[in-house]
Amino acid sequence: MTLQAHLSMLAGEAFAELGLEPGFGEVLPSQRPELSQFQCNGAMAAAKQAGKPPREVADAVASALVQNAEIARTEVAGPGFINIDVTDETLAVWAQRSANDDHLGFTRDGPVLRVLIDYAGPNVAKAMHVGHIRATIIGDALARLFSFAGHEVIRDPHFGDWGFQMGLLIATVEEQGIDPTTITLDDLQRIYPEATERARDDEDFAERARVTTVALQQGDEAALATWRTMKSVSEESQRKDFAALGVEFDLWYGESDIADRLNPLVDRIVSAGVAEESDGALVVRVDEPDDNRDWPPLILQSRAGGFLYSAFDVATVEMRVDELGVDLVLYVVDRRQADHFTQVFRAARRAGITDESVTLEHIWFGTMNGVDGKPFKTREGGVVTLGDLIEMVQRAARARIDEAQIAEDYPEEERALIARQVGVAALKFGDLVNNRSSDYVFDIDRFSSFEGKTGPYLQYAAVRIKSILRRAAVDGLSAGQVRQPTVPVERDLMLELLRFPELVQRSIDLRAPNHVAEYAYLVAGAWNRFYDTCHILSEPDPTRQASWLALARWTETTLETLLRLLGIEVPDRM
RNA sequence: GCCCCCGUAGCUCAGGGGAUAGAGCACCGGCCUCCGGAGCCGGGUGCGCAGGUUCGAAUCCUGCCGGGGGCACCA
Repeated sequence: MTLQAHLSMLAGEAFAELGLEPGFGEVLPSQRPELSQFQCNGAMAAAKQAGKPPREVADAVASALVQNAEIARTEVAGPGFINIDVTDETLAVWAQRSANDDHLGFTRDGPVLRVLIDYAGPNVAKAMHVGHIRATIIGDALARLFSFAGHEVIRDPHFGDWGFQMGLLIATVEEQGIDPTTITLDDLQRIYPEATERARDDEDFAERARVTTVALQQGDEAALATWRTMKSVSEESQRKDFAALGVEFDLWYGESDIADRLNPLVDRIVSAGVAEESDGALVVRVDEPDDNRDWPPLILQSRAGGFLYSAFDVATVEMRVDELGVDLVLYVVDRRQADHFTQVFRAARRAGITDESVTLEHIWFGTMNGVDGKPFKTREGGVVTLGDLIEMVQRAARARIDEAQIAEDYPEEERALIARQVGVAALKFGDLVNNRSSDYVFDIDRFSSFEGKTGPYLQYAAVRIKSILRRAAVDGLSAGQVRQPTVPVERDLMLELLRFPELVQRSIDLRAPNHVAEYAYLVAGAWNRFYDTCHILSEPDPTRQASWLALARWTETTLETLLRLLGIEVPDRM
């Protein structure tokens, strides 16, 4: 239970006393902090049901509420807003409870879910590029959020390694007489676009690639040998990028890992009468009665007999249900695949692979565009790889550290570590602070800016708190309990920190890490204002000083926890 | 043609049906005898247009305008 939820309960009881629904009692943080700490808007909504003017309802609720010893003051304003302040004693009680809690006051409501998060989605034969960063970072943050809430999280990168592109590559390698064992990632990055281009107007070549795809999928040993090399050189590069970002996975599966399921799955779907032939391909129709449009069918198998990614995705759902026992699957994949996932989810349901106990969700996000509004490219028209991008921001971070006087005497190793942590923070926060549904403009300057609303600003706030706590320890000072606030900035900070559970829950419910990112910025701002006004180490009153140290520790834990949920680490100093 | 998403301050973006719509950047001006200035404080006639629902709409619904994306053998 949070303070906000507790107040909602009290207000709900007051509404119930009047014979109204308790739901009207929902209490929110005030939108006008200069007027009150909390507000309840239910009286206006309840007026019709009550058959009374809204202010009359509000007055009754406000008078009932203020009887409670935890509430210092209520006031009815405007058309019927109920403004609420709690007492400082109450604030101290709730602050202590949250500050000393492992999860900072957060409790999961509802059962533990087995959640699989499918994100990043790198392809064989391609280095990851800037377009992969959103999927990777958002998916990672969602995994951390669900895990924090106590769910069983399975993180799966779901490599694209079993489709037609493999046939294109293998056919080209065979044709050009390249020794498969010597293939490098650069070779693949050169061959891939060329082969894709060529297949567009060279029908013979395209057909050969299709045949090669079928051969691979049916277990042809030569094709498999080439495939293994290509896969391993790609993975090497991808592992490096994931390591640089601090992103990890529980599984390391790709499309090929469900290869054995494809034939039996198709047989079963066919015999269940769910699949049919259409233009030589084997398809599943996914139309539903309430549709306002026609849906193209989901293609299981091409004319040539090869399996397509739709089939991989359906078979992967089956594997995740059968072997992994998932309750919820989040596909963190960009918006352009919205129709594809609708088809897959419907087909899985029609084929009896999922029932209502399994939820499949496409967590889509917008495109990262260049300043011209088109998908981001370099000035030369090339694609920026993820590795390049990480290197750029870390170089900028390194330059900043080299300028900082305080870091002058840090050992080289530590400076390098800080540069990595700060660079990654800038990158991740700069992305996660955006609502995932918007497209946004990729601007390298924004990712290498460390002032204002940025990851490094948040790290810096936490680092300064750590510094104070270190110095306090050296001086033999210890934190006590968080006590009643004595100045407004202190009260504001406490109120801000108490919102932690609500914002974490919101990010989970909406599958939207930007709420946590935004909140972290608010916490840092509230701390900075407190820090500017209240000088902890020179505070003469020992009780007050001990309380402030506890508040500092609570803030630091909150900030560090929020950043960790976003995949951002806080250095000890920077 | 059909379907989906997005239009908020000069720029980049937040915004949970609620009061006076916010932040960062940029620009201007303040704050160091004091815990780290990657900081703090102050400076703002902006929700694409038109209807509708509602006590109340940036938010929900309809239409239009503008931008982006997707429409079976690629992923």
